[in-house]
Amino acid sequence: MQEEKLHLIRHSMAHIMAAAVKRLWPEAKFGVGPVIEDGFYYDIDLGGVTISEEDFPKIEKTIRGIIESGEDFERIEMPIDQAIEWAKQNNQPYKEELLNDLKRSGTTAAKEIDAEELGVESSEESKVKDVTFYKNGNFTDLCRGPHITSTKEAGVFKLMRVAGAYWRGKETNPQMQRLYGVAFETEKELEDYLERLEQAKLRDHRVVGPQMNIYMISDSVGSGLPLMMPRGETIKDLLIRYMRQEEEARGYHYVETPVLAHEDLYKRSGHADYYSDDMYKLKDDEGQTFYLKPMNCPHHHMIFEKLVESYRDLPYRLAEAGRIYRKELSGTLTGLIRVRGPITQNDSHIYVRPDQLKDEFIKVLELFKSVYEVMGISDYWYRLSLPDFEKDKYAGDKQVWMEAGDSIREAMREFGAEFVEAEGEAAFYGPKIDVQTRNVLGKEDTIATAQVDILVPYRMDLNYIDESGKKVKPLIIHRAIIGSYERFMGFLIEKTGGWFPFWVAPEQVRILTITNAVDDYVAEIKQVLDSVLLMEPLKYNGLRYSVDDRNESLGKKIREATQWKIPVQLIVGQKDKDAREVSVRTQSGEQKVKLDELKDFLTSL
RNA sequence: GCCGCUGUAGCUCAGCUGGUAGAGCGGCGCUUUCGUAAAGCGUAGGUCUCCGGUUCAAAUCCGGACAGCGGCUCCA
Repeated sequence: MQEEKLHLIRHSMAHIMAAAVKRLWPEAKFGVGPVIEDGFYYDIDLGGVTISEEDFPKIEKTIRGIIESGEDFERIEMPIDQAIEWAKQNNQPYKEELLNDLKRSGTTAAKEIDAEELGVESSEESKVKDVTFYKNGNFTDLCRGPHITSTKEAGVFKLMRVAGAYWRGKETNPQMQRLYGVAFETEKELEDYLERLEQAKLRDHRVVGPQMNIYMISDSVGSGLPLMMPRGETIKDLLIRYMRQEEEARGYHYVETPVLAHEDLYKRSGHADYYSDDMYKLKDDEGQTFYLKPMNCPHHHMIFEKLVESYRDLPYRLAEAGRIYRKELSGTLTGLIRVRGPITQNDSHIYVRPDQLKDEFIKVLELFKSVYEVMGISDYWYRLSLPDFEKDKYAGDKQVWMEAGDSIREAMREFGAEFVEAEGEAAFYGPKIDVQTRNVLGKEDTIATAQVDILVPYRMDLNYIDESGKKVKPLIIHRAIIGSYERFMGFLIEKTGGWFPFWVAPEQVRILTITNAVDDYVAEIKQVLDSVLLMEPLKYNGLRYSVDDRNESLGKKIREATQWKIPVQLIVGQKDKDAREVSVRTQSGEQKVKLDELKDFLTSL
């Protein structure tokens, strides 16, 4: 109930904002103005005039005026042809286009329009005859509604930003200005929201990462090409080793494939045709063309082809911390989350017989679960993406698709995974599941994916010999548990605010001395630290520590160690030396630990 | 890539309507050997992102390049 009201407020706010813009710039042409998470936006074309944030106070003032004057929202129904006439007369070409879409296909959703353009038939009965308009004051807008009854009820709002957005998301369409706002029922909710934004900013991996010397971006190297600094490389290496340990224990075979491959490979896999815009192309002096690999799949398939012959060899699991490069648009690059490379994937391809799919999929889910437990990720769920055979075209045999989808669904049920099904979201080569979580801002994010590839064995002619001596095609499970290591590090930074779990902290322990009269005692402590061998979760792992024996105050040493987010600080002064103990400082508090017990204490962390 | 905004010392930022730069923190040096988030004093750092233009004069105005940030179908 609560939420519905908020939805009405936000939707109405979009109209009120549009009305304000229309008042200030009467020539404004409007696109769409939907409700989004936390607020609303409206796409506006001012024909060359640009709105900037400097205009916000003016617009906000006008909006407040409209809210205070309490205009009623009036619902108007009219036949669609009359509506189209209205759009023409009022010089609203975008609305006219939307209305024409409605008339033709019963929807304005671009995705479905595209489907229609691809030749998929829309059902007759969904076409629209009458449409509704909503009018407040002298502003009238095409709208499904419903709305609040009066602009007076429109809560509190704030304009957030203005950005460029292509009409209906297509690069070939004119670019409009998208005005974003947030709206809430109460002042307090708005303040809380803005406070959350501030908090998220403090955890932003693009700020925290470079600050903690985890990674850096250098203009000379290029954007989207992060450099892992020693601390970052430590983390990444630990994550890679941990994943390898877990995977090898489950029968995965690790391989390494080159970052460069001859174009023939991608011609065979089909990437050269469908993916060439996203690949870096290189020509050598002998006239050969190579690509930087944008994915490890075809490379692994080559190894499969060489090593696997019989059904007895299946399932066969290949894994690699494979480094890939992708030609991302410059405007989309962000920190470690979206890069051109290296993207080090926790990548694996599992070749199975159809009858093994379900069991193998359960094993994948078990691995997901155990890894996320260790990583401290508990708030996640699965999304199962299946094809919608009515609407879209899918490659290959429909029967195989159905069976693969059923196997996955059964695996999910048997495993007891919480999941939602999304029809029509499947990749063109097979059904998939995504692991979803929420980021700092509460927005949904995909952290991992497991896909079944039905198509590639056909395209690349990958086979095995079955019981009856026949050549048949395997199914391939393609899964990446923590996406890319870089991306996952960005995620981990934002989730923990830089306070990594003990085992991945680049510097786990720092000894802080109070006076240099304890130097000999520090040497003893170091011996203890050197003898510590951690077994969980990564086995046979030594302790990473340093000593701060600079001539500085204890307060300053603590402050710095805390800013570096070092989980365990060992404070050593004359008193500790005399008592043969150390003062341990962690995020949870302080305690004294005897030197004799220090090893056990650290091992248990 | 496209649209908008931003670009001043290692970092965070100040510098009004043009008169060739400033603070705090950090760094370095000296003094201080100290008990749980910043000891004291001193000192060095900047072709104001880059290239071009306007002007007697540009960090400031104009154009371009580069980089960063916010976006670019949550959909009447």
